[in-house]
Order: sequence, then C-alpha cells, then structure tokens
Amino acid sequence: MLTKQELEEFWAEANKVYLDHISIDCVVFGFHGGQMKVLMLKSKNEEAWYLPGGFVQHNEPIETAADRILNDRTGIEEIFLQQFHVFGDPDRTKIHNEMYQGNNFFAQRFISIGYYALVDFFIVNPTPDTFSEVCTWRDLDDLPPFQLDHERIFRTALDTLRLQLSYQPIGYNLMPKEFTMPELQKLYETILGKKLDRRNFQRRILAFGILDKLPQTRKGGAHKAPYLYSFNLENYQAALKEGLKSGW
Amino acid sequence: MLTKQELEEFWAEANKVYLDHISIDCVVFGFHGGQMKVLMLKSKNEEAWYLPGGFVQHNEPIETAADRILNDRTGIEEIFLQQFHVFGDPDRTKIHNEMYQGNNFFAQRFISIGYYALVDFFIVNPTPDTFSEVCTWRDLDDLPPFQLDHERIFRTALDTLRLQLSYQPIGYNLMPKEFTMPELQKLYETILGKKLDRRNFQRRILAFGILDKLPQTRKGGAHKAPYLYSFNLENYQAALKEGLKSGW
DNA sequence: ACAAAAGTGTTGTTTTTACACCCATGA
DNA sequence: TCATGGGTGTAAAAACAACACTTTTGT
Repeated sequence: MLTKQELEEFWAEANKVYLDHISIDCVVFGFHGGQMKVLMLKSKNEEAWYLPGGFVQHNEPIETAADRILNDRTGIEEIFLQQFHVFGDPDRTKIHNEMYQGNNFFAQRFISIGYYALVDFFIVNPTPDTFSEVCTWRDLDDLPPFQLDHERIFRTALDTLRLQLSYQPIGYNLMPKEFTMPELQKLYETILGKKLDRRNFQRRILAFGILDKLPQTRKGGAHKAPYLYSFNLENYQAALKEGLKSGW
Repeated sequence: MLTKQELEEFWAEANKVYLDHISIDCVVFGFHGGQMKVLMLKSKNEEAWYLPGGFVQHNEPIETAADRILNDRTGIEEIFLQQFHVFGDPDRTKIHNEMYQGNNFFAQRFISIGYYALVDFFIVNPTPDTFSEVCTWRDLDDLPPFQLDHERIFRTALDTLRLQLSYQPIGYNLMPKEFTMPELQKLYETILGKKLDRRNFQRRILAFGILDKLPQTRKGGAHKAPYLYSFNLENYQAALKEGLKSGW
C-alpha cells in the first residue's frame, strides 16, 4: 500500500509533468494456444481492476505516450498500439473525482484516448508498477468487475477488433515470427468466437498475399508436421492501408 | 477584424469555460448534384483557412461539444458527427503557439479530436461566426492551403470515409428524405472518385436492405422518371452497428 | 496399424461482373 | 422520332461453402 504522502508526492509531480484532462487507456489482448486474454492491473489503493492507463507528458506525441504508458505500467515493449476511440463523458471518472477530492491531479475530468493491441501473451512478462498490486492476463470469460468505464473501453476495443478483422490484416504483433496455419486460424476463431473451416480459411488468408510460406515445418508435435509461415511485412502494411477487400 | 482587446476578453473567458489542451475539429463533407465539397472557415485575424473547430466545455460530453462547436461556428444543426481520429502531435499547433505567445489560452498545446459528417450542402446555410470572415463550401479539387495540420485532418477524414464506405452504410445525413438511385450512386462515385456500373450498384445497395422503394417517381426531369427511395432508418442503424459484410 | 492433425482437391452454389435490351420523356 | 436516362434481365466468371481423400507422425 502506498502512503498518503507518497501519493501526494506523485500528484504534485503529475501536475508538472502531465497534460491536464487527457488520459490514455490501453486494451492489450493477449493470445496463445487458442486462448484469448486481456491485460489488467489491480490497484494497491483500491479493491479494483483497471486497464493499464496513464497520462500524456507536456511535449510528448500521443502515440509515444501510449507506448511509454504501457511500458511503465506493465513492462511490455515494442508492440503496435492502435488508436480506436475517445471516451469523453464528463462523468466517466466520477468515482475518482469523488475519491480523490481536493486540489490534486486526480480530481479533474479526464478524456481518455483508447488504444488497443494484440500480443502473444506467452512472450510477454507482465510486471506491475508502483501503484499496482497485480498485473496479469485475465481470461475473457472470467473478467473481474472493471473500475470506472473500463468495461466499456474494453468492450469497444473488442467490437473494433472484430470489425477490423474483416477488412484489415491482423496478427503481426500477436503471432510469433514463424507460425503455422492452424495457429493463425485459432487466433481468428478466438477473436470471432466461432469455428472456421480449416481449408477455406487457408485458401482465403493465402489469397490476401500477406503470408510467406516457409520451407520448414513445425516438428516435434504429434501427428503430421505443419508448414511454417511468416507475415510478408510489405504486403501486410499495404493491406493495413488499403484494406483487404476492395468493396466497390 | 477583431481588436486585440476583444481577443483578450475571449481568451480570459476561454480559460474559465473550456478544458485545457483539448480541441475538436470537424470535417464536414457536403454533397449535392454530383459535387463534393468541404466546409471551411477563413479567419478574420489571419490570411488562413481552417476546418471548423473549437473547445470542450468543462462539463460537456465530447459528442455534445462537437455538435455545439459545429453549430457555433457554421450554423449547421442536427447532423450526425462521427469521431474518426485523434491528432496529438505536440507541434501540430506550433504556428498558433508562437503567434499567440504570452499567457493566454491559445499558447498551449492542443490535442484535437477529429469528427466528420456528410450533409447535403444544398440545404445547409453556412454562417461565419465572430472570428471568421468567411464560412463556405470549398470544392475538393480547389482547396485553399490549410492552416495548422488541418490538411492532414481533412485527408484522414476522407480516407476514413472511403474505407467506411465498404463496410458501413452512408448517406443518411447527406441525401434528402427522398432520392433516386442515380442520385445515391453519384454520391458513391464522388466519394470513391470513380464510375460504378448502374445496374450492379442498384442490385448491391438494395441487397443491404437499408432502402425502401417508394411508389412515386421523380417527375420533371428529362427522360424516364426514376423511382424514389428513402432510407429504412431501422435497418440503416442496424447496419451501422453490425457492418454491411459479414466477412468471416 | 491406428488415431489425430495437416496437406490438397472437388463440386455445387452463390455472388460478381459485364453486358443487352426495353421503356419513358422532352426536344 | 430520336437521343438520353432509367428500369430490368441474363450469361459467364469468380468466389465461397461444404465436403473427401491422402499424407504424416507418435503411440
């Protein structure tokens, strides 16, 4: 538990370092072996779970801020965070505004910019910061109650992710460098929450041209060894810009 | 031209009324008779063109703020504004920060939330506010130089609009209550910047189920009278949520 | 040799595309 | 009556869905 004095020191500092009224919250979806999770923090000072979030420094681009915040709070580095929505209801931080009454940083209204990311949770080691007792992956169907409007932020991120699945490539930051087709399919199935046909999935995803088939196979597992693939970064990024389906 | 005193009065007021560091900019696309335009303001105090923008009041939801700002600055009412991106580079308002140096509202950094809308420019009467000499529709291929990063904001809005065209219904705020198929097609062609096949367009757009065919035709024009359609609001809004193509 | 996972192929159906033809209207 | 815009239809191509069969590997 942090002492009142420690907190007050942070607040005094926060007023100098951070912009007022603006926060960033990150929804980090983790995926591994057919399981999907989301990264959450448990506060030291409250019995409450949060998405990792923070504030923007005075001379810092918001994209940089998002990366820094996620790193500060969870130890995660070098992942692609995508802006997805701004949450600007004046009452969204009401609980905090009342809880931290008085003339300090937390008593003000915050408009929060939501970022989301997909990562392989197996290669990430979540590390709690000073304010948090726990930093951990939580299963999507075993979520704790969220503090503030973080449930809405999480839900919006998930909806965005599902929508983007149909017109943008996904998985680059989430899959390891080399992966098999069944592994990628599991990702899609997990996000969508339904089974897909193995053969049709393969045909379709290959048709996008964002994958390179490698000569090696993944040995060691039982049964027939699947081929390895990697993302073709050039085509992948082109597809991020152009979208996957021409549409009209 | 506003006097220095008038401006300083506004700034003094602004500090009390508006949140620091946050602004909203609106990209209002207008469409009529096959022409696409964007709504812009010319400043009284600078030789510069802007997108209509403004600031968020202390206790105001950002969606409400966007509506109010657009109304304050251009007289436009009751249109659907859609959040599309946040522009948070610390240097984006550099020109203003230097121009309005000293301890006033404009000297600070602003992070801007971008909203866009589509309207029928024929039924809108753009009215400049106190700060603007001109408020008018500008042709997409005859744009003045933008102030600040407003060209980037405009460009991002247009890219977003084109992308959304393929997975979201558009046109409700833009078309009149009743319209013909060729009129709607012109909208799509204008946004996409290319011709579409008349018959295939009709089949496809009808398949979405967002249109109601009316018994009347549009008389008066030369040649065969086209049928009138209107949006089926219920299906339209469902499609806004669900997207138009299932995808996977 | 067998079960389970993965590679590859086929077939019928639906959707898209690229057209052709007919109708209505004003000049 | 003719040029033009608009309504409707259709055949070929492409894309998709559903499914079967073969190959590989550990047990």
